Amino acid sequence: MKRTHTCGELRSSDIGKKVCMQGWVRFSRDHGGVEFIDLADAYGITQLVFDPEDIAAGADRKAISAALKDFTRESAVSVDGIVRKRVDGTEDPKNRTGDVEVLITKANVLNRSKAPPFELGDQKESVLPGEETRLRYRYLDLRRTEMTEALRFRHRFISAAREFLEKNGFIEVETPMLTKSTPEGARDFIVPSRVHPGTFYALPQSPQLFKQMLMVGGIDRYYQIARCFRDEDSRADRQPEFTQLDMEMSFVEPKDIQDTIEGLMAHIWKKIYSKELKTPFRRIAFTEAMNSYGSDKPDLRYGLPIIHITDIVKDAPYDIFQKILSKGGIIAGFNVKAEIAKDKIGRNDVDRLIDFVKKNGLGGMTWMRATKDGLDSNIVKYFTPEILSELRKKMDVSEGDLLLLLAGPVRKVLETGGILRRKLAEDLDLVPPGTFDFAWLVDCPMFETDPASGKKDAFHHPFVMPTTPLNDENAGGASFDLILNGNELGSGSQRIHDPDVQREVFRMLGISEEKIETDFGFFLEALGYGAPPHGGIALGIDRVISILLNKETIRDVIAFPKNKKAQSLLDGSPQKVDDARLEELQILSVAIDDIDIDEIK
RNA sequence: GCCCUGAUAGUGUAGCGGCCUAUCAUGAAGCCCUGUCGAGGCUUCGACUCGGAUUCGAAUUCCGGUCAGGGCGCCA
Repeated sequence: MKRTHTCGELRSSDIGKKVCMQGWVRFSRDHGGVEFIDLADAYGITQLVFDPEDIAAGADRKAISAALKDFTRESAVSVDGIVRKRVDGTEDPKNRTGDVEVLITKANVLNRSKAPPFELGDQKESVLPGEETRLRYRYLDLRRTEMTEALRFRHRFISAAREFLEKNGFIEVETPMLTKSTPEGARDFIVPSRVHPGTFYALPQSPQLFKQMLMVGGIDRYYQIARCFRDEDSRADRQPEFTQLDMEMSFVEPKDIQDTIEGLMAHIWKKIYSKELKTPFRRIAFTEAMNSYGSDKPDLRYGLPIIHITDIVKDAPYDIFQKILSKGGIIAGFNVKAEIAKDKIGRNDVDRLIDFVKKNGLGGMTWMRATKDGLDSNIVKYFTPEILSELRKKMDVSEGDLLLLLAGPVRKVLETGGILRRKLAEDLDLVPPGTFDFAWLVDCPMFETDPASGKKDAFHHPFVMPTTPLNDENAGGASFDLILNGNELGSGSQRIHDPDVQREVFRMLGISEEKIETDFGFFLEALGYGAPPHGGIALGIDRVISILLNKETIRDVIAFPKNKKAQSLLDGSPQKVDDARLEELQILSVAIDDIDIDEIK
């Protein structure tokens, strides 16, 4: 018989029906006579009953009994039976199907399971096996409700996104996976060509150039659920392959792209949470984000801004401050208000915070406590009453507050401040659970300069339309990041559509004329055929989903992720390939430690 | 490349240099049990990541490796 119902389906209204149920044996309880089996599938759990003294007409007691012997945990089984009401008082209110049970009339094992390496079901956090085991047996891990639900949620998110985009005239176009390697940016995964030995494709880091050329091609509005590849080290929120919701639009300006994303998110919100999402999202300028929160992706769910006090204390004869100020440094800090600090920061905790700050690269941290007599600290003696009074005003000090002051080079103070802010928020439980705070990071610079080498790099990427003359010291770029709860979900921008401007940006990045030609010549040529003003954005799907589901890592929302070392514990990749295959590709694999490269050359 | 944390039965864990023939739970195997619901009871099975060092004695301390995770660098 074919499956008639899933394991999440049966209700009281089905009582009396003859059904066929198929699924996995999750738990079974044999009472020495009557036996209960929790049959599980992606949709829920239904209780099956075998009662040797209550056999339905036409059922073969011995045959059922024999079949149940092979109903080992996680075996795939098929059962015919009759839906009936549970004995009064034995209903299971925790289960949607808990009012009914299925009396078995016929049972057979579809595929017997070996003893699973770990317990499935809705286990508490404490009995979850280590991730290594979960990844090794991912197919079993996926049977867990938590994983099943994560993947279903992910699907609903993407499905709602598609619905919105299609309604708004976007069409999905697939861009190639075998593309050209570009020297800029992340390391590429490279793929050898058999037909052209010695040459290589690269897997795309993003469909950037192709989607822009789609705009030149008149596609007007494109989207793609695009797999992207970057051969860089993993993090909790970074995998070597990941998925982006990639979009591009023609004849638009930045506001149009942002409006579209806000509409998209609002639509998804309505679909999956049945809630209105507040739009437009707030805008925060890059410099404001850095100055006030020490981050280009500030978590705005709580306050605790960095307060700048350089101007107030600049004349205080405190050696350390003076030394730092003379080198162009700044002084800034936090007021940890008594209300939020409660009693959680004692003297020892302050010392720990100082160590924390030192470990993050600043010389130290000064602190003051506000008492009813004023500010108490070993450095107040350097400050005049006027300075202290201004300080109290600027930092909004009231009794019991704790002031933490950082001094050092601008960039370092802001960065460390941002890190310290996050730590304080965590330590003091400032992050409200279950809130989602979107924001746009806007007014970004066009370039950033590596302080070590002095080399100019694209802040976002080299295809961003400049908003000021390029030779401007602080040239701006029309790029914007979507931020959610302190995470960057994606970056978008107005693109350069003028090949001359594009060429100039490449030059500013120090790419030689020759390189520009070989790496981007085809693209510049494309822009030269009436490329429309266009722009777009790409959202990291894995990241959004993991944030919405409150997961620690994006691995928990990816069906088959790689581990930290970019290996798949499930299939054992990456692996060596046969010499014959390499020979065909004219590739020779040698351990670099064993040879003298120069000698070979 | 660097820093930090960890590694004990299939799984999750406890473990003060000698009370370790290593705890508990779960699991597996067997037995008992007719209304349970990660059922219960009894019995059995099953482990100190590897190599060195210190020590009379190391799961425990130290050094090194391996593996796993978090982070820095990297990720235009």
